Amino acid sequence: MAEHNYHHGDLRRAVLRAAAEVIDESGPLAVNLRDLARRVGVSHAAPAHHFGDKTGLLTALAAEGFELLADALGAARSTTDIYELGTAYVTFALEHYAHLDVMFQPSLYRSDDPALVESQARAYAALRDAVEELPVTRRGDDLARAMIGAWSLAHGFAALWSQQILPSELGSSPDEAFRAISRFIFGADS
Amino acid sequence: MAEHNYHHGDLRRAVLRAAAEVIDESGPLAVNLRDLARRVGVSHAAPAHHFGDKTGLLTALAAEGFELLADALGAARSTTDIYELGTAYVTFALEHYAHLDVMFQPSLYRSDDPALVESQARAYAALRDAVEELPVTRRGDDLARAMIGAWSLAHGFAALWSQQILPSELGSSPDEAFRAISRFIFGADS
DNA sequence: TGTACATCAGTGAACGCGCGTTCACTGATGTAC
DNA sequence: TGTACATCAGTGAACGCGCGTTCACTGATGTAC
Repeated sequence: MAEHNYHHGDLRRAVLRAAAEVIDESGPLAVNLRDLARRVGVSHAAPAHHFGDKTGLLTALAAEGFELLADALGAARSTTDIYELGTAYVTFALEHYAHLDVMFQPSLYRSDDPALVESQARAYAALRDAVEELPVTRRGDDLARAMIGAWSLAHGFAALWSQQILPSELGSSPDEAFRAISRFIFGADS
Repeated sequence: MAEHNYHHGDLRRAVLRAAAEVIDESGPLAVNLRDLARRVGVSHAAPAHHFGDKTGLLTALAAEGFELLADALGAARSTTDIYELGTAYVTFALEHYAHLDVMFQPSLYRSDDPALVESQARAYAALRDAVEELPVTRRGDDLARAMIGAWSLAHGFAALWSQQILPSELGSSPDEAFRAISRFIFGADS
């Protein structure tokens, strides 16, 4: 087991992971290239080799986030109701809160980056596909309201949960807690 | 009209307002004493005179936030249903998003500050009072679920709205848009 | 299988910058008599 | 109403620090023959 190679081997992924950790703790503005290099055990100038500059790093993180969201939505396809889609979103948001944080702040990254544009398109396509497979009864004007409601509920729940300000009686599984609340609120139609 | 007095007159409030503006745009970590002094038109060392240090400023902002929340909840008392309480929260969250942001990140301020502790207590008391005045039918186990659901919905809606990522068809009034969605989701029982 | 060389990944010193904080100061305001 | 003085609010120079970025470099890896 080679402890300290001159070449890290997978520095790009290691730096992205470290950045996500920092963002989980303190938000995107706390990200700092020298600190990331320190965490990964590499000289402070090494990350620049992979990302160019700080904005390049955040752009890569956002792109990765859209990929992950596309995957999560893809896996939730042909679900029977809209709040199952919400649950998938909560799962994604809690698992990749740092990515979501960056994705929602375009001022942090380069929105015209080719890789980013492509993964963004994948995520939107996945969302459209998932919505189109919802039961027909949910369509129409109400669909828009239900979508935004489900999104708000999921987004808010994920935010409150990840900030650990919800009562501890909810248990340790955010998915289950969210499903229960969501079922209760949307009415027991399944 | 005295343009540039040696004494600002209301520097404390002016700095707090400037800080809220910065947080609205870029979050609490973007707050920077020298920048605030510049925005307010005062020498860079002046704010320290009122807040001691940077943490002192954020502590003052959090305390102000809890005061504002207490007022908002107090005004929503004896409302007929739980989602009107949610609407009050959305209004508060959108009007004072910066305060809320800081309030939810205790690592940013001194949680044992006397003024902060007191305003926090006021806010909690106001919430308890408002909940106790809800119709009795809503009580019991369901109340907890409904509370967390309403809170999540309100919090998520405020977050998505303030980040301007909701479709523009919702109009320009967040309160009305939220009331419509909330009514739709919670069922038309009023 | 061995050798020469190009390419790639990471190093470490250096730079300029903006920040938070401190400190002796000075101008303005309030108060006692 | 005027004067002396204490107190308060804001100034500006100075400091040390950590940051992002650059750059010539060096060690490691891959490839052509």
